[in-house]
Amino acid sequence: MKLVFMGTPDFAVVTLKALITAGHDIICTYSQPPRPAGRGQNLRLSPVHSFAETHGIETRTPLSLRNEDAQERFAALKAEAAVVVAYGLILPREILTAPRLGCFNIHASLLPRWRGAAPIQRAIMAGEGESGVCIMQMDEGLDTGPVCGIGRVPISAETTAGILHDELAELGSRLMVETLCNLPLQCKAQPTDGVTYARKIGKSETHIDFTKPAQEVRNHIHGLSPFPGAWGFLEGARVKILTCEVVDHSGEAGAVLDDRLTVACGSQSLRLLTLQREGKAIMDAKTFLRGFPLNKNSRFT
RNA sequence: CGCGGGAUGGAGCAGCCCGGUAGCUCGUCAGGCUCAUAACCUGAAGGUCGUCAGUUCAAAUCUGGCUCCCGCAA
Repeated sequence: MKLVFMGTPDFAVVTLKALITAGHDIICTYSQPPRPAGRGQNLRLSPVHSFAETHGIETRTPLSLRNEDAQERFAALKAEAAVVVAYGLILPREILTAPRLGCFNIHASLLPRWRGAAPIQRAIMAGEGESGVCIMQMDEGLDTGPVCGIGRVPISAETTAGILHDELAELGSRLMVETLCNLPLQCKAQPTDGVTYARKIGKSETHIDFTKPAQEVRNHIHGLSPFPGAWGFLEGARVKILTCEVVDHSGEAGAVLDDRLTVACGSQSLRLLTLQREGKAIMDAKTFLRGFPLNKNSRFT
């Protein structure tokens, strides 16, 4: 099938790969323009952009699709359908209706929950037991289109955003390939109740509040792991916590209770399992402790 | 030139300011012991201190270049 692919981060690359493997003809990709990123502020191509480049696929990086010129250029591709995965631009009606079969989107949540920017993280941070992906026929709203495919994935006490991200990227790509094979098919309108929004993660919410119950703190930590990472100060050093588990001890919130990195929360405690000191590599608790002497009064703030 | 931290036996760190023959906590190997929810004891192997050059009688330690890693910020 002649497709246009629109996407930006690694999550989207997984689907782009799957579409190519499935034998589709990707005639063009759209992605966010190169931006200064990382250390040194070097201009960097988006993951989708650089993947497309190495596969000889044309990439366009318009700042907006609201102008006629961009819309005409899109329509001129005469794609049968467009696949949109975490692209980062709103698609106006003119774009949505240009391809014969329309535009299909993968959204990493069980719609209508967690519409918006950070569905994977928000589901974990909210302590939900299940997440998933939806394939939807796009309309003009924010993740409001009718759904034509759902995949479910459980969230356990060990699930981090990174793990869920990878699982959903994989599952979503398979569902999308499957959906395209069956076109045209019947899509179901989303329920009108149960709608929640996943606003994007701000850096101000990455600081850990140990006065909350251990389970909530754990959800917070896992929802932000490995990126951008939840953190606290310990002995004057900024320490990022990647994984942890709830254990049944108690103490003053933030206090390190023993020499195995058990930290008291508002209720119960967390045993920290994987962490990263500023400027250092990620390491497990045992390794971390070898070079990070604690004392009786050590506490997280 | 966005700001900053780092590179020391297999792992994590100390030593560097105040140059002078490498240390800690582990791991590994050998032996012993065993009540020990990350067991304990004894012994051993293992390092051109990231790389190149400079200063010096002498450099892990001082000076400059290079490579790689990471945190912040975007």
